[in-house]
Parts: sequence; C-alpha cells; structure tokens
Amino acid sequence: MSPASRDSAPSLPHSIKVACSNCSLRELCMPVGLSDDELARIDAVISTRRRVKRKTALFRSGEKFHALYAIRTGTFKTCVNAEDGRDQVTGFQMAGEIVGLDGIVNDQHTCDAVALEDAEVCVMPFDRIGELSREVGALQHHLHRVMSREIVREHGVMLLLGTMRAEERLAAFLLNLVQRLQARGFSRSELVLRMTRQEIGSYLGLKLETVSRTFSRFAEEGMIEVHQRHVRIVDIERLRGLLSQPGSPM
Amino acid sequence: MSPASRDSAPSLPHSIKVACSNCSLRELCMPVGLSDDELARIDAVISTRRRVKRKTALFRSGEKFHALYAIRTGTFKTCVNAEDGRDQVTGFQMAGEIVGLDGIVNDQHTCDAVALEDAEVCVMPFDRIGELSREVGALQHHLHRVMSREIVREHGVMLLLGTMRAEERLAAFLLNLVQRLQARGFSRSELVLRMTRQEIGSYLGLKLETVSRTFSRFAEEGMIEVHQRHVRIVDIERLRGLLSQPGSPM
DNA sequence: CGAAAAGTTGATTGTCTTCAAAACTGGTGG
DNA sequence: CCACCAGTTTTGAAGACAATCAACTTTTCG
Repeated sequence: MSPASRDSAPSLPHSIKVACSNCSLRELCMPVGLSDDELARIDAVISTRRRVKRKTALFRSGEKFHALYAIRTGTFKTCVNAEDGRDQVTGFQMAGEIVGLDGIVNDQHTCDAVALEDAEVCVMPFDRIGELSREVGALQHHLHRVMSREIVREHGVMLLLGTMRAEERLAAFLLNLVQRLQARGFSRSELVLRMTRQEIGSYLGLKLETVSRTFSRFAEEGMIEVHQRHVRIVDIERLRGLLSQPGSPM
Repeated sequence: MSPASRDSAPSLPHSIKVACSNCSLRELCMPVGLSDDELARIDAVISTRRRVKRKTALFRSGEKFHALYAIRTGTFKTCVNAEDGRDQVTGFQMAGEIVGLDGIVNDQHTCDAVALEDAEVCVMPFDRIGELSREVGALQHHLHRVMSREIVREHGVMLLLGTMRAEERLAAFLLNLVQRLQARGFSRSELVLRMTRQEIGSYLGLKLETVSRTFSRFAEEGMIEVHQRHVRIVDIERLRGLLSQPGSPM
C-alpha cells in the first residue's frame, strides 16, 4: 500500500541453522516415508531459515528467483501488481505452505509475498532442490504435487471470483480459513484474521466496504460473531449452506 | 452443458505413433538444446497421439490421472465444476500448450478438458516423464517451468476477475488470444473464436449477454469488427488503452 | 497521548444481470 | 437442394448487487 515500506530483505537478513528431520511441520511440507539418509540429505539442502517482520516482503515482483520458501510460522499474503497500479491478492499462506513457485518460469518473481505478522520461513534453494529431487524420487513427486495443488487451488479461486456473489465469497473464504487452521490444530470455530478488510476484499474481488457489510450481515443473522479481527463461527452449517444453494448454473 | 454428451474417451480410442524429434511444435512444448540421444529418449516416452473430436472430453473431473497432454492441433477449454452445478472455464488452450497438470496432486483430474474443435494431442505418460526427467535435467526444469507458467497465468486471470470491468476483461481476453495466435504464425489482427459467447463469459466471469454487448460496443466504437466468431482487430492500441487507463488502485 | 490506519454504516450511483423476444447460423433429413 | 430446428447471438427493458462517496467510530502504534 504505502510505497514507503518497499523494503524487501537483502541477501541474508536473519538466517538460522535448522533441520527438517525434527521439524513438527514436516508432514505438511515434506513427502512422507523418507529414509533417514534421504532426510539427512534434505536437511543439508534446506539449511537456513529466515525471519520476516510484519509488513515486510519475503520477496517482491521483479526480484531474481532462487529459492522456494516453506512457511514455519506466521501468515503471508501473495499479491500481483498490474502496470496500471491495480493489485490483486492471490492467496493467504500459513505454516507448512510453500511460496515462491511463481518465480520458476522466468527465474524472476512475478508477485510479492508479504508477511502479515512476524514470520519465519525455511529457505529451499531451488537448484539444490532440483538436484536432490533427481535422486530422491519421493521429493520429486512431492514437488510436482505441491505445484499441482497450487494450480488446483487457483482453479477454486477462479470459480469463486467468476461465479459467486459477495456472501458466497466471504463464506467460502471463512470456511477455507477455519478448515486450514483446524488442520493445524487450531479451533474449528474461533479464528483471528491476520489480514485487513482491504486485503480480504482484494482477494475476494470485493471492496472493503462490501466485506465489512457482509461480515455485519452474517453477524446479524447469527452465523458468526465478529469483534474486529476475531471471528467466531456460530453456525457453520448455515455458512456452508450459502455455498450449495443459490447457484446460477450458467 | 447437455449431460448427454458425457463421453470421455475410453482407454485407447484413436492412437497414432509419432515422434517429437521432427515435430514443428517442439519449441513450444519441449526444452531447447537437447542432444539427439535425449530427444530419442523423449520420443520413446511420448509415443502416442490421440484424436479428440469436437465437443468431446480429453479427460473429465474425477477420472484417474495418468498423463499430461501436449496439444498438437485444435483448441481446448478446461473447466471446473462446483458441486452445486456452477462451472467456470479456467482457460482456453491451443497448439503447443500442456493440459492435465491439475491431476498430479491427487492422481485424479479435477477439471474437464473439452475440445472446441477436432483436435489431436500427444500423450505424455506422467510416470515415464517423471523417470526421464530424473535423467534429463533440461526436461526436469522444463516441466517445472510449465507448471510455474500455469500458476503465473492463473494469477493474471485472478487479477482480471478480481479487478477488471467488463470492457477491460474482454479487451484483455482478445489481446491475449491474438498474441498467442501471432506467436503461432497467425495474423495479429484477424482471429476466429473457437468458443461461444457463453464460454467466453464463463471464463471472464460475465454473462453471455454482457459479452455480446461488449463486443457490439467495441465494434460501434471502431476498435474491432465482429462477424459471429470472426473478429478483426482494427485499432489494437485503443484496445490496449482500455487496460492501462481506468484502474481503481484499490 | 495523538495521529494514522482500519473498520463501520448510510445514501446514492453505476454496472452487470436477469428476463424476454427476435434474428441468425449451421447442420440434418426429407 | 431446401426447409426446418436447435443452438447461438443480438438487443431491449427492468431490476439487483456491489461500488462509490462520505461521515464517523474505533483501534493501533510510534
């Protein structure tokens, strides 16, 4: 937003030595069933972490691509910028998810990844991942799956943006968020939004006022309780119902 | 649309022996700078073609995934279906482009690929591609780039769906189409739409009436000439201008 | 504490959708 | 070869939904 804070991190800001082998998030970002030897080799490749402070960028559009990043803690948004100043949030990423895949095609990032809260990521140098995945079949397939999953996720967003009304979009957004939080051991009814109404709106193709109004309407109707960024899902079934009913089958 | 024509092709409908090594589309779907040996090994893997008749599916959502497909001739649409009957065209693919990437994550396709005209594709069995890319580094990187390119393309569609007005969407659509056609040796001002207004609308998140009206408006204003599916771009600069001006920088 | 950022709410406007009717196209069978 | 018919496209009129503009409140953070 503010062109002032355009501070992408320089080469090696805060880097830390670590190991996947004893990482609690391994099930999320690594293939399962690796041998000790394979794990050790992966440890050798993914040897540094990087801290990213709130509102600063992990990478920015135009920067040279050299690594994928596995999120360890914190939440990110990715967002693309058009030449004319428009921008669009393309996703919100949380622990265990991978960002940076956009950079592979042209060896250059085409979107920004900005931390919504203080965060920490594992740096996975792409050329070394490539080498290693030639030897460790499970890693190769895992990488393919990660990329394919992202493609499928984006199909879902396109469906949302192309066919849904505001209420449906916000319901889908909330349901997706709690589902992912639940998978990470958080409550399935309470959540703290790490992003602004603005950012939610950008992601959902709505203006922030519409997001705010729709939150209010959901609250009035007793489906959720909203206190700023704290949301409590009171009637998840009715929220789900918003998605399956009104469909204009085009 | 008509639930009658739900005929995805069975195991081996019309298959033909072929070779990438002397294929004119190689620059589009294969890495460059391969040795003769490497090319021969790729030929061995991509050994069959398949014909797909107009309005029939190359694959459908739910089917088991086993191959990627490189389009040789013809045009496809890919489209995702929601449980509630909604559907969304996620892309239009033409010669040299790859479809099927969505199937990798869960070993199952999550969208339909339907031929908009009689078409022919090269079948690339995914497990064999995987094996070979472990040995041929250029192929591995190429595959990564293809997937990354698709992710970046979808970012662009999200920007379009999330931030653009009808005129901008249609202008972006037309400009993208001619650009890709031109890259394939076709005119940069004449094009034949292989899809209906309906399908364009689904892709652009608009109703078919809006697409039709917007075409008419462009024609009135002398930017294009439209005769059904034949479109002539008269003033490409003005069309481009639609994309760079009005931006609501959110 | 105070300024800036974020969020809420209301009134109005604009764009796209919906509903409807008619014209056109292309393929099929008499 | 022509007539017919389903699918496609165009166009109009009315309505709906979200955007815009604006004022105000609340929260956050230096």
